[in-house]
Amino acid sequence: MSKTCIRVLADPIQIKECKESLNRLDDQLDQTTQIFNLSGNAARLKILFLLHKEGEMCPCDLSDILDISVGGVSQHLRKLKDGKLVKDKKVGQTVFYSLVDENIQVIKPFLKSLLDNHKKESVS
Amino acid sequence: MSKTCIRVLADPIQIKECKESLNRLDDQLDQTTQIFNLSGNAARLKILFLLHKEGEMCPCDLSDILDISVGGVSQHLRKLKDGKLVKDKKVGQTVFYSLVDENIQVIKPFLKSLLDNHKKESVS
DNA sequence: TTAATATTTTAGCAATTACTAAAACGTAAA
DNA sequence: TTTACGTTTTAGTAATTGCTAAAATATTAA
Repeated sequence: MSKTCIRVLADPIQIKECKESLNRLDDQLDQTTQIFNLSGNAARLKILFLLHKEGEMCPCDLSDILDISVGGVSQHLRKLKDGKLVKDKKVGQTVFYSLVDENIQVIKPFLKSLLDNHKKESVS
Repeated sequence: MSKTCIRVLADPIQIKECKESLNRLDDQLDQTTQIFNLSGNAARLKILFLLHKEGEMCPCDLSDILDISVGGVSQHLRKLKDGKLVKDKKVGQTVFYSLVDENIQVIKPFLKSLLDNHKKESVS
């Protein structure tokens, strides 16, 4: 860094405004970065899709479906839970995970369209 | 892996169906994983937001706004370009980057609402 | 109680990430 | 030409990721 590389033709007002915008939106940007980051992993996106499709699932079944060790699945689920995208419910010795609807609004449209595509393909 | 951990209570039909769904949607899942992955980084999400807000920007200005070295910005832009989320246009010695609209449909609603929130906050 | 099942946590690993500084590359101006 | 500017690429780094195997935890059944 340090060497300030500002173009001769740069518009200082535009740049200042952009910096202010980012500052003001900082919280929202961080929050959404986190949601996209959690969803931007093949295993986790599949988990989110499956929870959307099936309602709820347990680590063991997910492990079988995704072909990842149960421990690995559990770690993904913990991340998703830390990010408040999923919640869990214990029934006997098995734990059922499901989506936290209000916190996945950003990716919900995608999950829906994926499911629709899936159904369409099933028909044909 | 290897040790097949299938619950005694598991529904083999449900599991089989889920595996088939994932197989069928494989391409779409991969594609969207990549978009979310590209967007799930603080610097890149800010770049996408700024390109949406301003129309086009060059690496040098982005470097100043984001407080990241020009080289670092260039690397983010290359990733976004490889993922076809942005395109570039050379004018003299400066390169202007802008969004590829048809390829950011998944995250567009978010960018729009961010910008709306920004404008609302500006008023108050 | 003991044994089996389902999950979580831990330790360890190879691969990837995001960054910087510096070198290399183009383009424009003196 | 030489110099400056804007960008990209490279080399190197510390930190993070995603996975496994194994240990630890908790619940249920024998």
